[in-house]
Formats: sequence, structure tokens, C-alpha cells
Amino acid sequence: MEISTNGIKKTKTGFSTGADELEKMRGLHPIIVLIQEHRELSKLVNTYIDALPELVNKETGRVHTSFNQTVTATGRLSSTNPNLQNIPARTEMGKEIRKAFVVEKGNKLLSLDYSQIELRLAAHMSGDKKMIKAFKDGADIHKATAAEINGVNLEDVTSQMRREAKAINFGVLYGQGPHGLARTADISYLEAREFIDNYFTVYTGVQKYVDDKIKEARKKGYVETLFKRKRFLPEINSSVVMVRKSAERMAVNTPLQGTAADMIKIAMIQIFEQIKDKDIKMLLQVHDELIFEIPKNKVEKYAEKIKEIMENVIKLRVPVVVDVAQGDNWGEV
DNA sequence: TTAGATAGCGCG
DNA sequence: AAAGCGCGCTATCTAA
Repeated sequence: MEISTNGIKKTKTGFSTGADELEKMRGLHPIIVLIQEHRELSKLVNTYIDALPELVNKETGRVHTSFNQTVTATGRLSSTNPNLQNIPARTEMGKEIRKAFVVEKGNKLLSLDYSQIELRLAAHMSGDKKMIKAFKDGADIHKATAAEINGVNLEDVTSQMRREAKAINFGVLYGQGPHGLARTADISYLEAREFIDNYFTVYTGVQKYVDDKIKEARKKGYVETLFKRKRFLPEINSSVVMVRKSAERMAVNTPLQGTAADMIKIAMIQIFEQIKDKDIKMLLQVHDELIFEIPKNKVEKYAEKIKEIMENVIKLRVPVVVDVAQGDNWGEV
């Protein structure tokens, strides 16, 4: 059988066998699925199941990460030795690994995460009327976007349409083009191009935000967050198209990702300052989420308090919403 | 034998 | 030719 290699990405030394490429090859040969399954399993075994138990501290019986404050370009923290910001969550098997993170008896794990924070910041910073209204109305933002760009009523939005809209909402924050959207939304290039056109026609404020950030970066040489954290982008004026486009995407994304990072850091400080109860342990920060360990009988008392602090770090033109969950292990929350 | 680069993939 | 932002870890290949 002749196998078409059209469209399969190349690396320096040959054909790419990355997950995206394997997905394109599904059905061409029975071995592809086996490779995909092996990839998923070996990743989980090597990176988590075998590695994490080795890092359990003898004294405490726990794993202790290090949070680095001065490594990322946007102001986020990073986590090393082990990285506890990339523990599996998206697949069923991944969640099984999360379940291995348990609290001490009598305690609960309390998780609070900012809901759609970067998209809400996009609404705020762009001032886009439609997007602000959607968030103010407490709408399902992806569904609302689907209705807008397809020109249909909310009740006529199909799950397919919502999936595509979700992909475009995320993609926009990253400066994704038609090619990338076609891939993540699993639609044709032409459909993707039309979607993006429609999106910016509907959300004119967002279009303006994108243009303004690029202009600002060109003029000043940097962009900044709402809290004035700067990121310099010297390549914004590069004559090499690819390099310049890359800097432009950073100019669009950094104020959003960076402001979200600023917000959660400020919340962490305020929580430290305002809650002096030694029974509460702030265990982890995973970019838009804080995880605490608290005695069962104090969960109710503090969950609301922490939520309030997180939601009121800054007043935006849209609501800042924090979702709360609790459980006996990380897989449950 | 080892250090560095590359490919791949886990998370938000 | 590449077409999506930000990270860190593992296995494997490459060069010294």
C-alpha cells in the first residue's frame, strides 16, 4: 500500500512522529493506534508514576516542589523538582494519577480557580461591548460566541458549533491563524478563515485590542500588564516575517497571561496577610488555581473568605468569578 | 563517558 | 516553510 506523506511535518532528520502527525496517520496502518497508546502510557509511567515516588521527602512523607519567581517571560511562576503544575488532568488515566495526591486524615483539599480569567481580561482590556455583555449576563461564553459568529439563536447552537467557538476563543488570545484553528477545531482551512473573519467582525473591540497591542509594542518596545509588569519585545520590528509575527503574538498574549499571573500573586499575598490560621496550608499554585489543605470543619469558613479575596483583587468591567471545589484527593476536586 | 540539543508531551 | 501563548521533564540522539 502506498502511504501518502503529504502534509506530514518534517523534522531536521526526517518525518515527524509527533502526536498531531500520528493522528493524521490513523487508519493508514494498524500500528499507528498502538504507537499512540504506547506514547500515552509511557509518558505517564516515566514522567509521573515512576518519578514522583522517588521524590517523596523522608521527613514529611510528601513531595515538595520549588516555585520559581524569576523565570517566565510573562510573570507566571514555574514549578520544578518536581513540576507540580503539569500533573495529568485531561484524561481518565491522568486523573487516576491525580488521585494519588491525598490529604491527611481529618483534612480536605480545597481548590479555587479563576473561571475563564484570560478571556474575561480580554473583554475588559478590549472594552468589547458584546463580550462584556456576555460575561455580565453570566452566559456560557463559548456558546454565546458560537451564536454570534454563526448568526443563530442561542438555542440553535449545536455542540459542534460550541466546540469550534471554544477553539476560536482560546486561539484569539494566542494570535492563532486559520491554519492553527483548522487543526484545533478540526475544520477546513477555508472554514477556519471564515470563522476568524466573522469573529473579528462580531467582536470589533477584540480586533482593536489586537491591533493596539501590536502598535504599542512597536512604538514603546514593550507591552505591559494592568499592574504595569513589562515585557520587552525587541523582535517586534524584525525584518524577518516569522520572527516579527511571533513577537506580535507575544504582544497580544502577554498582557492577558501576565495580568492573570499578577492577580493570583496578589491574591496569594492577601490570603497570607489576612488568614493567620496555622491550620491552613497553601499547597500549590497552578497558574489560575490555588490549592489548600484545611481541617474539614474549617473548610466552609475559609472557602468563602479566600474566594472573596481572589475575586476582589481587581475590579474589572466584567465579573471575576472563582470556582470552588473540595475533596479528599486531587482527582476529586 | 558526558554534556547539550532535539523531539515529544504533560499542564494552564 | 510555517502557520498558538507560557512552562519543565524524559528519552534519545549527537558531538566532543
